Amino acid sequence: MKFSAPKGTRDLLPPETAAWQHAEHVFGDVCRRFGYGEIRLPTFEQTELFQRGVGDTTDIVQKEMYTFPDKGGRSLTLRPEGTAGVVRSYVENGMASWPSPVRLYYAITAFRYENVQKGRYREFHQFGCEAIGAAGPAIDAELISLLQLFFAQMGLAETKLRINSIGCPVCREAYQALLRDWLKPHLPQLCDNCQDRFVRNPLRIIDCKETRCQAVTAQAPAQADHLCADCQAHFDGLQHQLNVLGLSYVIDRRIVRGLDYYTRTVFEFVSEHVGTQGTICGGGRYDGLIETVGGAPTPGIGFALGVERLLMELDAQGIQTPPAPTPVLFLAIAGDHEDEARRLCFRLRQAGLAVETDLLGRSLKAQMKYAGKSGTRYVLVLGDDEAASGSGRLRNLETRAETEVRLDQLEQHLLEA
RNA sequence: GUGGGAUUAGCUCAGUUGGUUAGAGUGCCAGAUUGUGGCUCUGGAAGUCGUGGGUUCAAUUCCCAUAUCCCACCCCA
Repeated sequence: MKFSAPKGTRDLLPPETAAWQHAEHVFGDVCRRFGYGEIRLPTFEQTELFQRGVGDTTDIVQKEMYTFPDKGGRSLTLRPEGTAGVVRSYVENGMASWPSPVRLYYAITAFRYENVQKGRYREFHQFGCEAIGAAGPAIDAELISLLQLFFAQMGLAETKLRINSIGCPVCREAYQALLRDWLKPHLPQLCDNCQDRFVRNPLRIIDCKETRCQAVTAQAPAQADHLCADCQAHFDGLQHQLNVLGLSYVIDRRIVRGLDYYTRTVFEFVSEHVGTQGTICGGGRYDGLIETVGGAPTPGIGFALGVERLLMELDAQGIQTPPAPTPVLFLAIAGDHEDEARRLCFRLRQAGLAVETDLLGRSLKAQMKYAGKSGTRYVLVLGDDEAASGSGRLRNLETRAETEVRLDQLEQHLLEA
């Protein structure tokens, strides 16, 4: 029996993991600058949380969840996204009494049972932020500026921000009626899928990728043009705030979002290097969600960023991330001096240095080869001479230069190097 | 759930119009005289040719099924 990683999952190995660590580090750093604290939550939740939170009508809930009964008969689900869990935790832990707004960030894996393709996996990684308790557009813009800064810190050359407003339940209902009326005469020209959507959720017709549907909907009324006064003010305010911060964006009336909880502001950062899954990051406001999950009516906004897609984009733009650190010193052993080498090696590690030594009883030549391949900066051979004199030659593998150092001063020497 | 392409050594790939011991490059291990790497040379280990059936005297090669990978539809991060 030969085992392999389950479909849609993959192993992340060194040195590739260095890029992941770097991204996580930078993300956490940027989040903290904006006052976000890290939240860590269970990987699975009660199934009903996602049904209610994400929305029963969404593809995610209808066909993509990893749902299973536990031995106590509970129905549990591997999280398909991060927001529902955070909101559950917000309500459960009474965060409404925390200083407002509550700002949280996370780095998680999420799970969706989908067919795999470029930029899409069954287990995938997300960075996310949630800001709960602020209703005005300033927090929307702040969150977007956080993302801009993050992308910049990662070295991404250009990131395209698209924003839209999908209104609130009130104006959305009015708009849906309007849209249905407008679409009705064009119905025969739409694809099969959109025929369906016309009944279930006409909003989704707007972001259909079929060219014939786009041809029809290009002229269709947009939600953003039919907002109620409050939603319009919010959308105007958002644009003002973005302008104040000097952030460039385009209004894309086709952005609809596939999760039910979004209201008003929705936005995406897109790329052309991630296959047809161009969205690196998607987010929006969810002013009704906290209530849906059992809390008091509270506004909120958040985003999720696909880490696989981010790293693909970095790669496509030829951006290097810092390589994994290599050992400073390889302590090579000549002759019968293993014990001294082990002792010295541990002493240097205790002093905070990354040091390796031979564990396989290899020839000196083989040890040198190994040190060269592993990217180690220095080698010191520990043999009869060194054991007797208490000093040795520290060889710089890059320059091939050797300097004489006393073994009891090695730490000092290497820490300075 | 639906299509298309792929699957041969750790990795990247040749190959067999069906025939006996399946190849290369790279990587790995070792050696090229005594305690010093990257270049070069030599040698070695490593494959049930994705898995299961079928056709055949004979299958890695042809047929069917299945799994996985890649890409796309759908949808999303």
